[in-house]
Amino acid sequence: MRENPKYLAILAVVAKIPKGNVSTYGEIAALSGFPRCARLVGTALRSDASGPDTPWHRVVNSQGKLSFPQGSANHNIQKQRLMDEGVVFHTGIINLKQYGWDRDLDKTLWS
DNA sequence: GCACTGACTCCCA
DNA sequence: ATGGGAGCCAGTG
Repeated sequence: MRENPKYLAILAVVAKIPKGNVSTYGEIAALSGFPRCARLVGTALRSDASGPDTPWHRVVNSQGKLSFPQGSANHNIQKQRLMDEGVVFHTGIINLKQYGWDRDLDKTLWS
């Protein structure tokens, strides 16, 4: 597990998320080659490598919310880091239309 | 080896 | 718009 290629693929995708942007579990799963396996993404980030260079905080659920209950340590860390990168929380929710990582948008704005 | 759980998502009522 | 249920893959007991 620790060095599971599936996880590496997922982590690799997560690492590709541009700073200041966020992506969803489903998106990550699809991009890493596992459509509909959103849970794997979560598991990968939780148990696996998710080392210091894995920006797991840029991964939120499809509703643009953090996957941790408000008040939990992880929630705070994630929120803090995202705000650090310029992501704005609107009543605890991120506007995916604006910050969601869209590959086309990425091409246009970040290339 | 079976069954439950989980950092999720989608579809239907 | 909101809530409930099923689907998915791996990890863990």
